[in-house]
Amino acid sequence: MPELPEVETIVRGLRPYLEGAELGIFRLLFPPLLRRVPRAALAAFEGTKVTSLKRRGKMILVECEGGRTLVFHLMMTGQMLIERPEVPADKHVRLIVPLIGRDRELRFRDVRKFGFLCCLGPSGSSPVPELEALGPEALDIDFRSLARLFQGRGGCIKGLLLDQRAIAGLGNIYADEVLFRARIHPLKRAASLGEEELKILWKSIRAILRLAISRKGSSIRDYTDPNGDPGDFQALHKVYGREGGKCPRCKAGIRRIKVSGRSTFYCPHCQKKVRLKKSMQRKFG
DNA sequence: GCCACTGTTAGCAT
DNA sequence: CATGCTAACAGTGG
Repeated sequence: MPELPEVETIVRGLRPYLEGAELGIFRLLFPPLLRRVPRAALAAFEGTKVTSLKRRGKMILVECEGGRTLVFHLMMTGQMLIERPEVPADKHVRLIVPLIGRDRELRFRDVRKFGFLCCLGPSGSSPVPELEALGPEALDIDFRSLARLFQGRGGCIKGLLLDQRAIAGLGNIYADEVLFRARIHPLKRAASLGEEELKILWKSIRAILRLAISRKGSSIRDYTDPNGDPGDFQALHKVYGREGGKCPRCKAGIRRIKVSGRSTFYCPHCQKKVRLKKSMQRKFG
């Protein structure tokens, strides 16, 4: 479900409720949600106030007094919800954290149970490998660093875009949308991209992610923000989920293939593995 | 009912 | 080391 634009939307939606709020007693309804730290570690957060909310890749960081941080990953179907305590929680709610004096509680809801929570101790003493392994933020990386990423890579470009250790934040939907905008075939070898293609790719990553954030993300299935509101960027998807539909640029039929085990949508006319020179494009394009 | 599919990623095999 | 496939889980739709 949530990629960078959705997680960014969630973090922005949570801030007014969480920042400055005191956390109550954690109700961990599905203990395996908590990874690598003992359940007792949560007690250190109870009675402390949230100082700030941040996003790193697709993870949500809830920083608290005392230098401790809660790290949430929503994986496929995780949701962060703000509800009044009297609203009944359904069976997919895995964690409830009361927000003292605000008549609200934070709920982590996750149908498929892939999501996780772990915590950073005071001054970040306990390392969170999932966090440390992340590459540069997709919206922060400068062009030269991106170009360097592609040097000497054996795999295809989509595989690289999905690799969070290389670049953090893109997932299946936005990788396809970025590649369509950049007119690059998803199976093209990463190392074979020229300087010009890399530049278009870099610009496309920024353009697509920024636009998606402004539309509050894509809601395909379950995704909603903390208030339960969906995003509407899905209406602007040019290729993702549009197999058999027409390319908005050239009217060719959009195709669907598997890349790194993921459904991948692209326009066979606009996105070629081998790029024709401009003069040849006029002839054959 | 059964099978295929789903927005993520860790872990394992190659 | 790098790259590729599968499992972890629950629900939905054909």
